[in-house]
Amino acid sequence: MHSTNQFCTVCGQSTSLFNYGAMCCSACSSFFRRSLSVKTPLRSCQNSELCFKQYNRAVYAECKFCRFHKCVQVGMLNTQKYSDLPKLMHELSHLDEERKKKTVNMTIPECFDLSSIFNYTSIKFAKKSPNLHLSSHDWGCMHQLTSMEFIKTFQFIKFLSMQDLKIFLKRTHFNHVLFSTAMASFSCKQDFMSFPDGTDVFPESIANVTCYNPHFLNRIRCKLMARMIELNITTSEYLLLSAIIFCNSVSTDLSENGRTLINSYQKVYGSLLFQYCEETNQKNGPLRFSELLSVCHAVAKTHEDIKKFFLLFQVYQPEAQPVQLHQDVIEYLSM
Amino acid sequence: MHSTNQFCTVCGQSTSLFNYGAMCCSACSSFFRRSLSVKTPLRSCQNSELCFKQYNRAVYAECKFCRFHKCVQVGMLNTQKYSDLPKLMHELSHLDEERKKKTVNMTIPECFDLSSIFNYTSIKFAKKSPNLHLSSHDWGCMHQLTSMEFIKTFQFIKFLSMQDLKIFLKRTHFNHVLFSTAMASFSCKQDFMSFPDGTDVFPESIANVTCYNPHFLNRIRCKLMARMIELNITTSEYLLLSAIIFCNSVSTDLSENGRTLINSYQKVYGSLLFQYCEETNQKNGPLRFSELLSVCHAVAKTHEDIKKFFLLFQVYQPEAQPVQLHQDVIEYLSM
DNA sequence: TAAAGAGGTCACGAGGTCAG
DNA sequence: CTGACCTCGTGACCTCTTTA
Ligand SMILES: [Zn+2]
Ligand SMILES: [Zn+2]
Ligand SMILES: [Zn+2]
Ligand SMILES: [Zn+2]
Repeated sequence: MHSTNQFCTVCGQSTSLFNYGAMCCSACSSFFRRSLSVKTPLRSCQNSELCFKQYNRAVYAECKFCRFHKCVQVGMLNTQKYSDLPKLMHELSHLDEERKKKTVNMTIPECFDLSSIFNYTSIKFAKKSPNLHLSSHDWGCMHQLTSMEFIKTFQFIKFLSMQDLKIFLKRTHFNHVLFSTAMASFSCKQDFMSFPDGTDVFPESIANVTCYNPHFLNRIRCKLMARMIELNITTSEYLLLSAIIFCNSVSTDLSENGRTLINSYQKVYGSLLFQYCEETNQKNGPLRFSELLSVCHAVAKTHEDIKKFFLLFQVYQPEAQPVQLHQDVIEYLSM
Repeated sequence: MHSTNQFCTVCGQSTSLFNYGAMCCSACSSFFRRSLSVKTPLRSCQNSELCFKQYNRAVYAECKFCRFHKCVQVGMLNTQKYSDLPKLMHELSHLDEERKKKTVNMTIPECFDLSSIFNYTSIKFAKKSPNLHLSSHDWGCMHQLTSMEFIKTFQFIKFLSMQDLKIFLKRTHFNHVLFSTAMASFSCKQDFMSFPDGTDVFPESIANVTCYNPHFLNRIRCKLMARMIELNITTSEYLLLSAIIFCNSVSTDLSENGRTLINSYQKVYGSLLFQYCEETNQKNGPLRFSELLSVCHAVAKTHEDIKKFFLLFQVYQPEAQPVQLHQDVIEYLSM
């Protein structure tokens, strides 16, 4: 018996095994494996997510939520899944295609369940009649919903608490809207952002007044695009960057467990992108990687600018606020 | 640390080892060894056989199919097996005896699983009643099946993808039928090809019409035979040539991996035959070797002629097409 | 007799199964 | 749902054979 004085980093049991990237006993390894494969979200903790803080190695079995997040905290990861880059790229690509299709072909149904937006469940859309013309507000609203739908298909979402999920989606989905809209425009060889049918990203009513600085508006339309054109970003890079971008908002509003979880996935997608850059660009891989990461900042900058614009829009044109079909959705999103 | 700046030609790991004919690390060497000994075919690639093309050094969980074919590509080979000529000749001889026995004593069973023909599994035959007389079509059909069965017993078959296996068998089996039929006739001291019981290789019905050029028919029956008689080919030479002949069809329909694999085995059997010729004929070895290789062309030429004959047969005698017991097999083979 | 290389051995980690 | 137990592919390490 050469019990190597090693202990499970999750429950403290004596063990010598290394599973899923951390020292852990076979029980915790099995638990982690099961948690990954289960489809339903984790039942939330009844003890303020403190089970492993208060009673470190004792009553772990009682709360799955805390046990799982302890696993994440000590570095456990679905190592197999995230080491098969080609398969992962294929999956990401499929998910993004679905998102694009929904954005273009679907619309918000008459009876829309607002609660499904920030819930674990998927958002139910309705088929759009092909001759329906969407306003800038309509497009924006659909983009927000399909981006959230996209984000919610990621595996780690089911491990966030209900509250964290809502905070996370609200904080991060608009960055994804911006980046995916920019990528769609980039694919159409445009040098300015627009919605898929060419509709401007700003409401038409801004033409009625002259108080917006045209440079400011064009900066929003073009700055992020210019960076993407400069880098000539590829679809694979875009897909991995998407994940990095929406995992980027480590808001302090999130619980510690939520932050740790999202951070760990940001790291995963970061190293996948790094790996991809190295394989694709050899020597110049690291340079390419850091250039691509700068796109995150460009996205964030444009997001700031858009926030400023909507502030001005409310001040200059309070009468032009969206009064159309889905005002309620917009209000719900800004709650 | 005398890390010799050398890298595994398969995975890129630093190594100084030379195994199975290539610079490769102990891991890849173990992998190759295991792959050779495993009985089941390789599970096919899920990434269009590009795992080692796109991401050369494969730091992620790579697929076994691509890893094995990368091994083949860099020149890895079961060197021990293919350096023991006497043992190899014994095995080849045994396999060919089995094939001959099946051709003479077996027949196609009532319930025949057509899908087994182009599959990795062996073809199930039924015992033939000794007084059953076979037509030329029946004999041809059995020869085709037993030749494919023979080809499928070779070790490298299990490394072909399902698709490549089918293409390979269809492209190459008829050359083996011709060569083995000719060899059987040669062993009976005939100077013309016939089936084992003396049945002519052409359907009896050709006697009903006079439109075939008798020189053309006799060229098919005798030309290849004449070359074999001239060279007085031995059984050992025949066995090695068989393998060279059926590895000779590097069809462009095959995947790159399939072509590389078959090419490498053709080279192996080629150098084995060369070695055999040198051992048996001393100084005249190289001459004998090139003479034997010319038989490949004679086989190919006769194959061309037979194709022409079947074209004529369909035109001249459409009513005499094989309507016997195993029409379905013939149709399946020509699909 | 020493180095190279073929092939055997085995602990490890991933993942599946099943009684409790 | 849990965790003990099982199977299987992996690769480090070892032993045996060959050869210069
Ligand atoms: Zn544990
Ligand atoms: Zn808890
Ligand atoms: Zn290697
Ligand atoms: Zn592959």
